[in-house]
Amino acid sequence: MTSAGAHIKQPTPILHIDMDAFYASVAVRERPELWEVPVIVGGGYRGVVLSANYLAREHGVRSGMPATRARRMCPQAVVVAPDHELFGRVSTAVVETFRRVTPLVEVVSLDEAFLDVSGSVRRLGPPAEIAEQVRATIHDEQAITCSVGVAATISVAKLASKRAKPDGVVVVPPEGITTFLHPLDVGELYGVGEKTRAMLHRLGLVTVGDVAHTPVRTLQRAVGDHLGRHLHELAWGDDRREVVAGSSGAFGLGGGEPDRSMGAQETFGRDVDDRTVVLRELLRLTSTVTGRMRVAGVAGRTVTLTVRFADFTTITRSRTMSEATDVTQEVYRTATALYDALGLQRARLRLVGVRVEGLAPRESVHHQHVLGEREHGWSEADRAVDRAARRFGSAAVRPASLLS
DNA sequence: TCTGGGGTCCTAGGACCC
DNA sequence: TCTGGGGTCCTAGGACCC
Repeated sequence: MTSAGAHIKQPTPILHIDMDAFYASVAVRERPELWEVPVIVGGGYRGVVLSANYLAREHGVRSGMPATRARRMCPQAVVVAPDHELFGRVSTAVVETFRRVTPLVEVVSLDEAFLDVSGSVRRLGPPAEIAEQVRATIHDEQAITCSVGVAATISVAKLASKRAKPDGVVVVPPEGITTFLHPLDVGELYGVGEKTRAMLHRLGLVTVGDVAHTPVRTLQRAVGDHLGRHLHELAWGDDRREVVAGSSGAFGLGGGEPDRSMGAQETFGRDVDDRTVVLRELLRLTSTVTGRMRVAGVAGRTVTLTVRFADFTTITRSRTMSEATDVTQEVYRTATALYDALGLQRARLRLVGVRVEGLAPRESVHHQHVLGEREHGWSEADRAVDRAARRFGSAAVRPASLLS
């Protein structure tokens, strides 16, 4: 920095990079005959759309939409099953490209990352040029496109990348932040979903500018203390969060915070009212979860059971144990007790789920339960199963009730 | 054939403790 | 005595994000 500018605080240049229709783009790349057809990824039986290319979006198809509805909207679309392994490989390669720009890469999900490029400007040029370089590299190496938002804060960079879609760059200079933000719909703000947007609209707060010019107390009464304050700050572009190298999502890409909970849930192909079937599913889900816990070297104290009924109403029941555990049988026993305490008769269930919370490194917690010393050797059994699964694959070893 | 699966965080009430 | 005031933990639900 020159001496003349030394007293001027340079805004930290942050890039938000978002792959365009990631899953759909990768799917089309693998099957060039789909290049000019509407494509939907996901959408199996009782499923939702994971991703849709822009041709499908022209018909109103959106990710998260029930697959049935998407197919009605766009019957000519080709539906492709997701290949998560492939998506993972492409994502890893893309992140590698980012890391050649700067080590300060915060991976949000498979298709999204923040880059703090303040240390790269001298080497690579202004942020807008870096954005174009990254886009060209991704396109050359992966044959898919991405969009980039450039701004001084994380939240504005994210909104800018959305504005840049598809296949573009939008730079929001510091002096242009409120001009950029205030015309946007409140629903664009991070943390404002369908419900909060409707609530704010009912109050006559339609744009980000409206929120910016509303007293914090009023916002807090409407949406709660925390969110009210947060939204007021975001509406003025006030966001002090920094880019943290590593993963802020649950993708195990390293460097980020450890998981606070691990869980698994499953929607049945058809609604189920048979206790035996429900318990068998709970055992399967539990062994998946505890297996992942043991791989991660964590144990947890609180078990939460989720039950979704045929009418989509969903309840949770949880129990906190005196000691943390990673033992399949202990988590399963707790989940079963929670299920039986519901006293369901012939209720038809659409989904069940198991989650373990309060995770801590296994070495840091009390030992009896974790090591299963006073129990029935279940912990040893788990570890034997883990070893066998590593050698022969997870299909090779499973509880007897899960056979067939 | 309406509505997946992986998470995080907040709120609010009650219990309990000091 | 006539009703404090936190702080923490637990539980249930809900909103949100990717």
